[in-house]
Amino acid sequence: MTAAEQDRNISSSFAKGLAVLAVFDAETPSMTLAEIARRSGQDRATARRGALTLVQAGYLRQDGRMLSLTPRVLVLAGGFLQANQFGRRVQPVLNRHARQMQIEVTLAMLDQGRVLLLAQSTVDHGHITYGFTAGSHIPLAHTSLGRMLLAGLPEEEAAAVLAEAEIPRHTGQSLTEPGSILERVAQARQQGYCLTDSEFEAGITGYAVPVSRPGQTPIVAGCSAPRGSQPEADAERLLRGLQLCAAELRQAEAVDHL
Amino acid sequence: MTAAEQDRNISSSFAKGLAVLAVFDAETPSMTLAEIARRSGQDRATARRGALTLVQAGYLRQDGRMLSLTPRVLVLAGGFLQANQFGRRVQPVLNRHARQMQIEVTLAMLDQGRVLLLAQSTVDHGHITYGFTAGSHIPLAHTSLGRMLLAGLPEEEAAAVLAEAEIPRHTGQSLTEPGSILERVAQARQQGYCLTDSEFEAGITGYAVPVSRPGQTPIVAGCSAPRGSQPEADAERLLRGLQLCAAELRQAEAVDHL
DNA sequence: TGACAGCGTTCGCAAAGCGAACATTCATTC
DNA sequence: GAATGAATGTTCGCTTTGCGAACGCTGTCA
Repeated sequence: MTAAEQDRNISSSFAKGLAVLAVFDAETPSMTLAEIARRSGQDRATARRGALTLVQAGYLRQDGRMLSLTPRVLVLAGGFLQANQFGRRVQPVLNRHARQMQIEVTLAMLDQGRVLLLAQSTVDHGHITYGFTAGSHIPLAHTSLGRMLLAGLPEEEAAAVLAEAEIPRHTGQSLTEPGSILERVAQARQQGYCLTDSEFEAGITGYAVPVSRPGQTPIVAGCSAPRGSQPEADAERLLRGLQLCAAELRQAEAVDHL
Repeated sequence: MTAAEQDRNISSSFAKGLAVLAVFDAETPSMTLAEIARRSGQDRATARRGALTLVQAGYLRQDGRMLSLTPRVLVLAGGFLQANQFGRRVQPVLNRHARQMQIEVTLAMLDQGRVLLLAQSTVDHGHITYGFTAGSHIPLAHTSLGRMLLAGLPEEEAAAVLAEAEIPRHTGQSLTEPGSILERVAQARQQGYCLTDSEFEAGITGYAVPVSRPGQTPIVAGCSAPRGSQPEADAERLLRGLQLCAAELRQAEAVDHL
């Protein structure tokens, strides 16, 4: 028996297996057993059992020594999306406002020190998309979505989350001091919206507004676009559009139980 | 030791835990422990360990005695979607064609005797949507998507899959005999598209065409609309649109590795 | 060709988790 | 509101599972 007492209510094998499933992300679409083991911080044999179990359950596919996710993982997300009526209550609202604003609109929340994209509108002839989808993670510190989410937390909590998060430098204009980032967060909290310029991708401005009500788990909506010739007019138009979208989502109680 | 030899490479605890995660679907957004146990066919104590582990890992939330999925499950799907570049290579194509056709377009594949929706275009002023999303399951036997998917399999295999699947009667016009359904499947295989009328929902016609190449795992694209005044003209227009969409997806090799 | 490094796989033993049995809560009936 | 019963949540001793050191295999460099 080790000093760290193990909770008898928790299945450690299951937790380790879940960790295997979670190591597959955008950067590493397929991996060897050894790589999975390294990424998940587990023994190779342990990772192997987890992976083989996932293969048997149909969530992983094995091509030679490479393992990759199968479409069946979508079923897990599908349960959540259907339970919360995303198809009916969230997606149509995002799409309609995106159409009116002629820009892609994203709904997001916090997850493990990063921004988790919950849903994304689609617009057919908009500017280039990043290729992010629901379930994608984006950085917290240098995006308008991330800062607006932090603004939805009490100040100390926001500072704590930011302290845990990575703050890589994406562009020359990325703020790197937690202090100055928190200033911007405070500003966003006060004015009820957040703007960022060129901190994640050069020349791109990000816009975000809160969707959740004060005190709830923060949820935000946002969009991003290349800086145009009339930044102030663009900002006013887009923020107004986002506010309308957020208000409608609130009224539909579309995101109250997240 | 029981007669049934257990594979030492498979972690049964992990498999059981996964089963717990998978019981959450559209019909039952939140459940008690006992209900989870019943649904997953496990002992209550076993289901409890699985559920508590999922709570600790952040995939389930516990409100009193009710358990429900958290948005974090989206991360699992996000790994798959990003790995396969859905945001870049699939979704834009679907959206563009949906816009041109003025109708919602869906991409689907087979999963466990049902149709698994992989992606769905969005159209802002279309007719009422069912509220299905990526990760949703729809019936196999009475949808054009399902029949076109069966048509992508060798005949005996299609018959085997259909034999395992449930064939509930959705409308008065639902075919109930596996034999007559397989006839329609054969027809779809021959003509390269599938039409269904009022078998899933009264008054609604479904359209589907194959996307995958022969021999690959079947993938199909489809759409559905209320029957209009000129069914033949509608069918021609929509099938042509779907064919174009499918051709473009094939050319982009967007779905070759599923 | 030998040495090495990285990978997948095996097997004895410790510990993890199964489930019968025990609490506890909730719903009904008198 | 006490008594009954059913359904749910939790504990703990016994067995089984799965941990990881050790092994063998495969490709790579000198």
